[in-house]
Amino acid sequence: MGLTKTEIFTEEQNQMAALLKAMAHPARIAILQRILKSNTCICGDLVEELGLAQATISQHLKELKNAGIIQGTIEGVSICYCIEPKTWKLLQNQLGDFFASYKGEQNCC
Amino acid sequence: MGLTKTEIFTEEQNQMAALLKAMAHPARIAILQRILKSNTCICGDLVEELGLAQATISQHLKELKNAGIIQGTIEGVSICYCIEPKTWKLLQNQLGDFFASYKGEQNCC
DNA sequence: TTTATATATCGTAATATTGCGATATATAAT
DNA sequence: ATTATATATCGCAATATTACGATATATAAA
Repeated sequence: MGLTKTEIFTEEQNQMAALLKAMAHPARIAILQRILKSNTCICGDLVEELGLAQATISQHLKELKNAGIIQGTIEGVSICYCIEPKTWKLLQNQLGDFFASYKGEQNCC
Repeated sequence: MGLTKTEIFTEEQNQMAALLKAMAHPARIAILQRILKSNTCICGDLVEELGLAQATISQHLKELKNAGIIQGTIEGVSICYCIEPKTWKLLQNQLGDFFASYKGEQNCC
Protein backbone atom coordinates (compact mmCIF):
# COMPACT_ATOMS: atom_id res chain seq x y z
CA MET A 1 0.00 0.00 0.00
CA GLY A 2 2.11 2.89 1.20
CA LEU A 3 0.25 4.61 3.96
CA THR A 4 0.74 4.20 7.68
CA LYS A 5 -1.98 2.31 9.55
CA THR A 6 -2.44 4.96 12.22
CA GLU A 7 -5.72 3.47 13.39
CA ILE A 8 -4.05 0.48 15.00
CA PHE A 9 -1.80 2.58 17.24
CA THR A 10 -2.51 4.73 20.28
CA GLU A 11 -2.92 8.47 20.07
CA GLU A 12 0.32 8.86 22.00
CA GLN A 13 2.27 6.62 19.65
CA ASN A 14 0.99 8.48 16.61
CA GLN A 15 1.66 11.87 18.13
CA MET A 16 5.18 11.01 19.21
CA ALA A 17 5.95 9.54 15.79
CA ALA A 18 4.62 12.67 14.07
CA LEU A 19 6.74 14.99 16.20
CA LEU A 20 9.86 12.89 15.70
CA LYS A 21 9.20 12.75 11.98
CA ALA A 22 8.98 16.53 11.82
CA MET A 23 12.44 16.71 13.39
CA ALA A 24 13.93 13.80 11.46
CA HIS A 25 15.69 15.70 8.70
CA PRO A 26 19.14 17.27 8.88
CA ALA A 27 17.86 20.59 7.49
CA ARG A 28 15.16 20.76 10.15
CA ILE A 29 17.66 19.85 12.87
CA ALA A 30 19.88 22.65 11.57
CA ILE A 31 16.95 25.08 11.58
CA LEU A 32 16.05 24.18 15.15
CA GLN A 33 19.69 24.48 16.27
CA ARG A 34 19.79 27.91 14.70
CA ILE A 35 16.60 28.98 16.49
CA LEU A 36 17.82 27.54 19.80
CA LYS A 37 21.07 29.46 19.46
CA SER A 38 19.59 32.91 19.03
CA ASN A 39 16.08 32.34 20.39
CA THR A 40 14.69 33.69 17.17
CA CYS A 41 15.38 33.43 13.50
CA ILE A 42 14.34 35.15 10.30
CA CYS A 43 13.62 32.84 7.40
CA GLY A 44 15.96 34.69 5.06
CA ASP A 45 18.95 34.08 7.31
CA LEU A 46 18.44 30.34 6.99
CA VAL A 47 18.42 30.51 3.21
CA GLU A 48 21.84 32.13 3.36
CA GLU A 49 23.30 29.99 6.13
CA LEU A 50 22.12 26.57 5.01
CA GLY A 51 22.76 25.88 1.35
CA LEU A 52 19.19 25.25 0.28
CA ALA A 53 16.82 27.11 -2.02
CA GLN A 54 14.32 29.53 -0.53
CA ALA A 55 11.38 27.32 -1.50
CA THR A 56 12.98 24.37 0.25
CA ILE A 57 13.64 26.25 3.48
CA SER A 58 10.10 27.58 3.46
CA GLN A 59 8.77 24.05 3.09
CA HIS A 60 10.86 22.76 5.99
CA LEU A 61 9.67 25.67 8.15
CA LYS A 62 6.11 24.82 7.25
CA GLU A 63 6.55 21.23 8.38
CA LEU A 64 7.99 22.28 11.72
CA LYS A 65 5.16 24.77 12.09
CA ASN A 66 2.45 22.24 11.15
CA ALA A 67 3.83 19.85 13.74
CA GLY A 68 3.53 22.64 16.30
CA ILE A 69 7.25 22.71 17.07
CA ILE A 70 7.84 26.30 15.98
CA GLN A 71 5.66 29.36 15.50
CA GLY A 72 6.02 32.29 13.13
CA THR A 73 5.19 35.97 13.57
CA ILE A 74 5.02 38.58 10.85
CA GLU A 75 7.65 41.24 11.45
CA GLY A 76 7.48 43.84 8.75
CA VAL A 77 8.37 42.22 5.48
CA SER A 78 10.00 39.21 7.04
CA ILE A 79 8.79 36.49 9.36
CA CYS A 80 10.28 35.70 12.73
CA TYR A 81 10.29 32.08 13.83
CA CYS A 82 10.78 30.73 17.33
CA ILE A 83 10.13 27.65 19.43
CA GLU A 84 6.55 26.82 20.42
CA PRO A 85 7.08 26.28 24.17
CA LYS A 86 4.13 23.98 24.79
CA THR A 87 5.01 21.38 22.20
CA TRP A 88 8.69 21.66 23.02
CA LYS A 89 8.15 20.85 26.67
CA LEU A 90 5.67 18.10 25.85
CA LEU A 91 8.11 16.34 23.55
CA GLN A 92 10.97 16.94 25.96
CA ASN A 93 9.04 15.20 28.72
CA GLN A 94 7.75 12.38 26.54
CA LEU A 95 11.20 11.62 25.19
CA GLY A 96 12.75 12.02 28.61
CA ASP A 97 10.41 9.41 30.06
CA PHE A 98 10.80 7.18 27.05
CA PHE A 99 14.58 7.06 27.15
CA ALA A 100 14.75 6.90 30.94
CA SER A 101 12.51 3.84 31.00
CA TYR A 102 15.38 1.72 29.69
CA LYS A 103 16.47 -0.50 32.55
CA GLY A 104 19.95 -1.28 31.31
CA GLU A 105 21.52 -4.41 29.91
CA GLN A 106 20.31 -6.90 32.51
CA ASN A 107 18.36 -9.87 31.13
CA CYS A 108 19.23 -8.76 27.65
CA CYS A 109 20.03 -11.16 24.84
CA MET B 1 14.99 15.84 -7.03
CA GLY B 2 14.01 13.77 -4.04
CA LEU B 3 17.13 12.97 -2.10
CA THR B 4 18.43 14.67 0.97
CA LYS B 5 21.55 16.81 0.53
CA THR B 6 23.46 15.22 3.38
CA GLU B 7 26.75 16.72 2.24
CA ILE B 8 25.81 20.24 3.29
CA PHE B 9 25.11 19.26 6.91
CA THR B 10 27.37 18.24 9.76
CA GLU B 11 27.98 14.64 10.71
CA GLU B 12 26.11 15.25 13.95
CA GLN B 13 23.07 16.70 12.20
CA ASN B 14 22.90 13.79 9.79
CA GLN B 15 23.33 11.21 12.52
CA MET B 16 20.70 12.72 14.76
CA ALA B 17 18.26 12.97 11.86
CA ALA B 18 18.89 9.34 10.93
CA LEU B 19 18.27 8.11 14.47
CA LEU B 20 15.12 10.19 14.83
CA LYS B 21 13.90 8.96 11.46
CA ALA B 22 14.36 5.36 12.54
CA MET B 23 12.11 6.04 15.53
CA ALA B 24 9.62 8.23 13.67
CA HIS B 25 6.95 5.65 12.95
CA PRO B 26 4.16 4.56 15.29
CA ALA B 27 4.91 0.87 14.71
CA ARG B 28 8.56 1.38 15.62
CA ILE B 29 7.59 3.41 18.69
CA ALA B 30 5.29 0.55 19.68
CA ILE B 31 8.08 -1.99 19.12
CA LEU B 32 10.50 0.01 21.26
CA GLN B 33 7.88 0.45 24.01
CA ARG B 34 7.35 -3.29 23.98
CA ILE B 35 11.09 -3.96 24.28
CA LEU B 36 11.49 -1.36 27.02
CA LYS B 37 8.67 -2.96 28.97
CA SER B 38 10.08 -6.48 29.11
CA ASN B 39 13.74 -5.78 28.34
CA THR B 40 13.54 -8.28 25.54
CA CYS B 41 11.18 -9.26 22.80
CA ILE B 42 10.73 -12.08 20.34
CA CYS B 43 9.73 -10.99 16.84
CA GLY B 44 6.75 -13.35 16.72
CA ASP B 45 5.17 -11.71 19.75
CA LEU B 46 5.11 -8.38 17.96
CA VAL B 47 3.34 -9.87 14.97
CA GLU B 48 0.56 -11.00 17.29
CA GLU B 49 0.41 -7.91 19.48
CA LEU B 50 0.59 -5.22 16.84
CA GLY B 51 -1.80 -5.79 13.96
CA LEU B 52 0.75 -5.89 11.17
CA ALA B 53 1.90 -8.67 8.83
CA GLN B 54 5.03 -10.63 9.66
CA ALA B 55 6.90 -9.15 6.69
CA THR B 56 6.07 -5.65 7.84
CA ILE B 57 7.22 -6.20 11.41
CA SER B 58 10.42 -7.77 10.16
CA GLN B 59 11.08 -4.73 8.02
CA HIS B 60 10.52 -2.32 10.91
CA LEU B 61 12.86 -4.38 13.08
CA LYS B 62 15.46 -4.23 10.34
CA GLU B 63 15.27 -0.45 10.23
CA LEU B 64 15.72 -0.14 13.97
CA LYS B 65 18.61 -2.58 13.77
CA ASN B 66 20.28 -0.80 10.85
CA ALA B 67 20.09 2.46 12.78
CA GLY B 68 21.83 0.71 15.66
CA ILE B 69 18.97 1.26 18.09
CA ILE B 70 18.27 -2.42 18.74
CA GLN B 71 20.21 -5.64 18.37
CA GLY B 72 19.04 -9.17 17.64
CA THR B 73 20.36 -12.51 18.87
CA ILE B 74 19.47 -15.92 17.50
CA GLU B 75 17.72 -17.95 20.16
CA GLY B 76 16.82 -21.34 18.82
CA VAL B 77 14.34 -20.90 16.04
CA SER B 78 13.37 -17.40 17.03
CA ILE B 79 15.27 -14.13 17.38
CA CYS B 80 15.48 -12.10 20.53
CA TYR B 81 15.63 -8.35 20.16
CA CYS B 82 16.76 -5.84 22.77
CA ILE B 83 18.05 -2.27 23.09
CA GLU B 84 21.56 -1.47 21.88
CA PRO B 85 22.84 0.37 24.97
CA LYS B 86 25.51 2.47 23.26
CA THR B 87 23.24 4.09 20.70
CA TRP B 88 20.45 4.43 23.22
CA LYS B 89 22.60 6.42 25.62
CA LEU B 90 24.10 8.46 22.81
CA LEU B 91 20.71 9.51 21.52
CA GLN B 92 19.43 10.06 25.04
CA ASN B 93 22.28 12.47 25.73
CA GLN B 94 22.08 14.21 22.38
CA LEU B 95 18.37 14.77 22.67
CA GLY B 96 18.68 15.73 26.32
CA ASP B 97 21.19 18.46 25.47
CA PHE B 98 19.20 19.52 22.45
CA PHE B 99 15.94 20.02 24.31
CA ALA B 100 17.58 21.50 27.38
CA SER B 101 19.29 24.17 25.29
CA TYR B 102 15.97 25.95 24.87
CA LYS B 103 16.18 29.12 26.93
CA GLY B 104 12.47 29.76 27.30
CA GLU B 105 10.15 32.32 25.84
CA GLN B 106 12.24 35.44 26.51
CA ASN B 107 13.04 37.56 23.43
CA CYS B 108 10.70 35.41 21.42
CA CYS B 109 8.43 36.77 18.72
C1' DT C 1 0.70 53.90 -7.07
C1' DT C 2 4.81 51.77 -8.35
C1' DT C 3 8.76 49.22 -6.91
C1' DA C 4 11.58 46.41 -3.97
C1' DT C 5 11.99 42.81 -0.64
C1' DA C 6 10.63 38.62 1.91
C1' DT C 7 8.07 34.62 2.19
C1' DA C 8 4.63 31.21 0.61
C1' DT C 9 2.64 28.21 -2.71
C1' DC C 10 2.35 25.53 -7.09
C1' DG C 11 3.89 22.11 -10.09
C1' DT C 12 6.96 18.59 -11.04
C1' DA C 13 10.79 15.10 -11.26
C1' DA C 14 13.48 11.92 -8.58
C1' DT C 15 13.55 9.07 -4.86
C1' DA C 16 11.98 6.89 -0.42
C1' DT C 17 8.58 4.73 2.58
C1' DT C 18 4.86 1.65 3.84
C1' DG C 19 2.58 -2.64 3.79
C1' DC C 20 1.96 -7.20 2.27
C1' DG C 21 1.80 -11.75 -0.27
C1' DA C 22 4.95 -15.00 -1.81
C1' DT C 23 9.01 -17.20 -1.14
C1' DA C 24 13.62 -18.15 0.76
C1' DT C 25 16.46 -19.36 4.70
C1' DA C 26 17.76 -21.28 8.98
C1' DT C 27 17.19 -23.77 13.29
C1' DA C 28 14.82 -27.61 15.94
C1' DA C 29 12.28 -31.65 16.27
C1' DT C 30 10.92 -36.20 14.41
C1' DA D 1 16.46 -36.82 5.72
C1' DT D 2 12.03 -34.85 6.37
C1' DT D 3 9.01 -31.73 8.56
C1' DA D 4 7.61 -27.84 11.37
C1' DT D 5 8.42 -23.26 13.00
C1' DA D 6 10.34 -18.56 12.98
C1' DT D 7 12.28 -14.95 10.59
C1' DA D 8 14.17 -12.59 6.52
C1' DT D 9 14.04 -11.12 1.84
C1' DC D 10 11.93 -10.16 -2.78
C1' DG D 11 8.87 -7.83 -5.64
C1' DC D 12 5.34 -4.79 -6.13
C1' DA D 13 1.64 -1.11 -5.77
C1' DA D 14 0.22 3.00 -3.38
C1' DT D 15 1.69 6.92 -1.30
C1' DA D 16 4.98 10.35 0.77
C1' DT D 17 9.17 13.12 0.81
C1' DT D 18 12.75 16.10 -1.02
C1' DA D 19 14.34 19.76 -3.71
C1' DC D 20 13.72 23.51 -6.74
C1' DG D 21 12.27 26.83 -10.47
C1' DA D 22 8.49 29.66 -11.33
C1' DT D 23 5.09 32.34 -9.64
C1' DA D 24 1.90 34.37 -6.22
C1' DT D 25 1.25 37.17 -2.13
C1' DA D 26 2.07 40.57 1.25
C1' DT D 27 4.42 44.32 3.57
C1' DA D 28 7.48 48.53 3.28
C1' DA D 29 9.63 52.13 0.88
C1' DA D 30 9.88 55.60 -2.76
